[in-house]
Amino acid sequence: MMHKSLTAVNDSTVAGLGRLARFFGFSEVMGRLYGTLLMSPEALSLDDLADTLRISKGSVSMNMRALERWGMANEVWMRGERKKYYQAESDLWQVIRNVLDSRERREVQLALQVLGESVEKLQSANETLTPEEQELAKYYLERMDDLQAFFQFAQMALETVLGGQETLDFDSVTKIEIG
Amino acid sequence: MMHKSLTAVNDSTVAGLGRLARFFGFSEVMGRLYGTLLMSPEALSLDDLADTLRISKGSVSMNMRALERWGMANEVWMRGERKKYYQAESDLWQVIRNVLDSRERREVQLALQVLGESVEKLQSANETLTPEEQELAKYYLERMDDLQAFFQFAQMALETVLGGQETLDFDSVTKIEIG
DNA sequence: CCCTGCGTTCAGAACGTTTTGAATGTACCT
DNA sequence: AGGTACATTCAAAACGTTCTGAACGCAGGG
Repeated sequence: MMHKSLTAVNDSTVAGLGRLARFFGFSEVMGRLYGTLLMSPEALSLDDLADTLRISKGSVSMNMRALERWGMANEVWMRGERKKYYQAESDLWQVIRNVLDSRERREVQLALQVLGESVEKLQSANETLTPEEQELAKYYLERMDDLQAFFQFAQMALETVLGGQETLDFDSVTKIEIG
Repeated sequence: MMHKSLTAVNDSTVAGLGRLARFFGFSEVMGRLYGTLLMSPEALSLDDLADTLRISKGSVSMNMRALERWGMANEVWMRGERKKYYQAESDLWQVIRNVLDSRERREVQLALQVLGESVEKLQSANETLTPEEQELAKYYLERMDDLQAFFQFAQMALETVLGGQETLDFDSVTKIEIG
């Protein structure tokens, strides 16, 4: 049995990462698995994880594969062992980059593409519209502009975070410049 | 009946905002209601919305109140009308600020608070721990540090966006400085 | 070549969320 | 005050998601 304070810290971290995972659109179990691995100095097997979190082996298997795909956990080969062992990717910066790169980036690019197509559609249809429809088209174009500005902002923020230094850590981001 | 291109642009925008809403952890219906309002030059009544999106009036009522609470839509009083009319908050910057301010900010502050408490717990318990437990406590403190750096980064980014100019629009954010 | 120990899969169960529509509440008009 | 036209609420249903556990697959050892 472990000291009470260690258990408490472990539990609240696991719970907090579960919460954070939901917040980011992942399943809570993924977050808790990640938290459990992060708080373990040694790599853990699927059975260890199922045991610790009291969830089925099947769920652990599926969720760990998802964590692996997201670059949040890595398999560790233990010589002379048949079990699979996992450890958390403990470089949080790397985790963020993985997620932003494979998920948010796509989302933003898709949005910008659709918006661009909409603008084109409106412009090329303009001559075939009644005066009343032209009014509405003009209004639509304003909305498209607003949305484009928003997504371009998002894109810029993403590229800044993703495109930059490999070695960047959170402490080195000092300022977001407005001008 | 409206011109085909206008309908197409309207539909894809509404669908896209529904998608975006899910992405941000809201319900899809909220996003589609917002989109419908955003693409309408005139304010719309609950019945208009229920009719357009083919969802029940009850759902429209509840979701519109949520949109109102999030500052994404405003009620509009039409003289001589008993119906409630809504219009979208079309300043997207304002929408973002509302959401970040009332949701993400809380989340980050809660996380930082819990992390701070964990660090304190570990430090004050240190003398009562066995050497082996002290090893683990040291490991835990490293993880807490990592997480604190991450949330402090998030906090800084939020404060930059929220704390700044009232008049800020997306185009004016030119650069995120790393150094 | 069969056992054993593990991981994976998936149909069904459990669970949570969202929607509906009928009942209810409310404000305005006459 | 009664009637009307709306909004709101909420219990039940529909729906989607996640979990479980038994069945299966697979590899290594004897």
